[in-house]
Amino acid sequence: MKSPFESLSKVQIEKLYSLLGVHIYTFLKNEEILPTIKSENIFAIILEGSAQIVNNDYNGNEILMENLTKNSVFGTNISATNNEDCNIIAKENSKVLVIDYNKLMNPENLKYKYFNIFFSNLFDIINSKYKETNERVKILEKKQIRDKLLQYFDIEYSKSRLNYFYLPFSFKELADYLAVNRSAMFRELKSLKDEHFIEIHGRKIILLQAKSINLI
Amino acid sequence: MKSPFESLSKVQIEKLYSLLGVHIYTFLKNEEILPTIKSENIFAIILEGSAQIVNNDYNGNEILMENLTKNSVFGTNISATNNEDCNIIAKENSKVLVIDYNKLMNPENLKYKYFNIFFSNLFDIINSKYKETNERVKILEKKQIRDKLLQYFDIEYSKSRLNYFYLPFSFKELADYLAVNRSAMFRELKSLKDEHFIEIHGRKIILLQAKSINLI
DNA sequence: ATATAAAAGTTGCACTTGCACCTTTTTTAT
DNA sequence: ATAAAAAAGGTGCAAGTGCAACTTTTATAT
Repeated sequence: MKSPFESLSKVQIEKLYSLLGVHIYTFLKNEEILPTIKSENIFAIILEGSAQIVNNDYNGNEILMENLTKNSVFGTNISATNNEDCNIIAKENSKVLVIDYNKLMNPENLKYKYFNIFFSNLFDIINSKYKETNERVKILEKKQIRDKLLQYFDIEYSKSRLNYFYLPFSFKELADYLAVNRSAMFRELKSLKDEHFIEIHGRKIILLQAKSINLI
Repeated sequence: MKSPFESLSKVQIEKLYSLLGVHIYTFLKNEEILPTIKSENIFAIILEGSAQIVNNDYNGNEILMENLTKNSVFGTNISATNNEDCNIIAKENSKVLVIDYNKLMNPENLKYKYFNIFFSNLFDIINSKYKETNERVKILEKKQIRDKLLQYFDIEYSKSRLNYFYLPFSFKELADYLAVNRSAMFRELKSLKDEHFIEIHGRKIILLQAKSINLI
């Protein structure tokens, strides 16, 4: 993940902080972040540590929405933070920078070179987050688990053009990512194995028909 | 939809065009846009007219991914354009402005006030697109049609705080938006009506239990 | 080293949903 | 004004999926 402060000197970062009137909060592992920082319209950056955006289901299930690591950005407009039943939990001791969105969008800022550099970095970061979200939408739009899996494989394949890739998370989390039931997903993975579409070795997934998969 | 050229004079827009080396293409109604503009990494704006991003399913179904109207932005990173089987069709005679993404991100641009204004507008537009996409993800993550509908109603309710709203599209398109089968959706709408959760009068949907819906 | 918890993997069953195929109503075009 | 097309609305049925309830394997903690 690119840093929002790329190409900025320490001095420029200090100036930026004061221009935007930022607040920096620290959180202990497992502490809730939102109650402290929540206001009308905010934009935040994880300076140190990591956190997770989780959604509390009406069944009491906690659904992982997004993993936030160092330099991740989140906020009212971006990411899944805009809902009542969302929660953000620090996964380690963390430091979070919070900016008022209106201050971020103040046209006066554009006078300052350091702001424009920062803003350009944010643009790039949000664009790539948006791209990832659109990938996920393409998967979630598929009605059947098999099609979701194949769409996911297709996206991974198109990134590397290799006939294998490594899951960046557990199978349980893959099921959450695809928004399907875990055991139903395994059932489908099993038939894809049986039909020699894929091989699974731990988190390594080999696409045996890579070229034909992206017909789907 | 905010204009990407807000707060810019005609002269500034001209300067911007030449700084970014933009191309402007015109398309007739029902013409395909992508073949003309497609390159490694682009960023585009609908200057006049309107278009639709559609995805060609392996069954031959055309799935509407996104409606683009005047001032809409789309491109390789944003929106659903980054896939092979995507297509963009002009719905009227249209004019499209195309920028090379690398030129857009050239740090030299930050010297020019008019660029920074333009860039700030883009930031805001993309942020709100991203917000919309995240709303949709929240819906698509729900496993059951009923929960998708209730999540959708909840989002609409939280926007206006009124116990009614008007569908911005047809029921057929609502089914596509929720990524569910149209008749299965109707079946679920019917039981929501029977259980006095909602009333439907054309495109007006009345939420009879608005406060309790967002428990879901 | 052992206990504990989490993830991986599997299966039966009931419920949900997609799909195909209708009818009726509304919209659009000529 | 009329025809044609699209949208709204509905239903039976088969296939797919969520869910619960397991076992086995792997990871984590003490």
